[in-house]
Amino acid sequence: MSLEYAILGLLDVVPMTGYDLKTRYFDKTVAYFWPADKAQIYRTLDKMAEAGWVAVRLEIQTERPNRKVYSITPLGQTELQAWLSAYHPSPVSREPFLVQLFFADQLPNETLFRLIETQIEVHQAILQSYNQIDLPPLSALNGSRELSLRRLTLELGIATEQTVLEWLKQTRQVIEELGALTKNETEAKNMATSD
Amino acid sequence: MSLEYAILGLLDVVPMTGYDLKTRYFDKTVAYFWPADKAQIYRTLDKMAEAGWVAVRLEIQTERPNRKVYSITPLGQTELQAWLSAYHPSPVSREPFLVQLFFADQLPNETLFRLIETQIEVHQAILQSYNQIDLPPLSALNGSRELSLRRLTLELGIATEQTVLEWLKQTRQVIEELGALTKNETEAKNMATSD
DNA sequence: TTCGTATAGTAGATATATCTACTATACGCT
DNA sequence: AGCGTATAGTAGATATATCTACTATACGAA
Repeated sequence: MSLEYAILGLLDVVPMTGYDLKTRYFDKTVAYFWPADKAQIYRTLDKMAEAGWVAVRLEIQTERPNRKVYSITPLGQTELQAWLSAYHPSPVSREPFLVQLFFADQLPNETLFRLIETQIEVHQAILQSYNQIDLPPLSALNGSRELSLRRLTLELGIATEQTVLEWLKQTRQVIEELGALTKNETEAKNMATSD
Repeated sequence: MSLEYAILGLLDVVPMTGYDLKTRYFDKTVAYFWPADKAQIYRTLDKMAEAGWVAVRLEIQTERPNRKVYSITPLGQTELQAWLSAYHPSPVSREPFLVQLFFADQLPNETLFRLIETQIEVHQAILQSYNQIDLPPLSALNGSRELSLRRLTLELGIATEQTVLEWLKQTRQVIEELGALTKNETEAKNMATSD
């Protein structure tokens, strides 16, 4: 599971609580490539503490609820280093919209266009949220290796969303052109082409 | 769950067994956008039969094991139609390689290049497998709406893989350029730029 | 004759992720 | 006085997917 290693990577910079991990990182900086549920983060921390990858220190607070501060151990650092250096296969990404499109022949063009428009809006919003993330473009990083690597991960998100948007527009146009012909006209056209 | 609707979409064309669904479809034609495990297909069929979306007919065979042929019911067709017409959010796709890259600053360039090369090889193989799928390009479909829609789903897969490959090559180059400077040289360069 | 493969389906365990709903405390607003 | 929000963590249920390992039968190749 990559979540463990994302947590280790974050704790390697600075020790913190499950709450910090969730609110400051998994909901903010790393959200665009690895969102994580609260319950899952806490349970993963428990598991990693048991395995000795992280150490826990209970901090008694009077003004606020007590907190458990987690820090990476030498063993955790070894594990992180090993994981970062190895190949890990990508899980297949399953896209419901592709299932819809694949079986969409029974849908009228009107419905199809509505679905495509919604997809375009959704992906435009995602792209916009990526562009609002506070990570300067590569040209403005003055060669910082750390920031450049982080920016590069964002670049893939941006490029992928742009590709999807272009494809959605192409898809809309292809369907429009298909729909411009009635079934008989299509047959007539096919007769003519096969000459 | 989209798997149910992918199965309904397939059974809507022709009734068949779980074995057929797995070997002829989920391992072949729809594999590139929705692979599915054997056990999951059979269990989903059970659930759908209970819900009345599909009907089962036991076929006694003498030369081979008996088979259960599933067909879509009117209720199943209604459900399929409704699902195809509605918006369904995409699940977030979590990419381990992005986690690696995000935390890769502690890795030497050598290791990073090895990881990138492996990614390039993997994605080139995926792209090649997409190009070998027997679905003619849009220009050769003579306006068949059904085949065009199927081809369009494949087009997204191809476009996405091409985008990833381009990004991987850009990433490699950016890291190369960063690595060409030692830490001191980078600092010197930054001094000069800030003039 | 045994081994691999194709056919056809079943069962149990585990991994990963999500959702809901709790327990607590403190602070500020209405 | 009550409500919303931030802080901090816990617990149970459910959804989705994957892996392994079975039961059976038949056919052909080594």
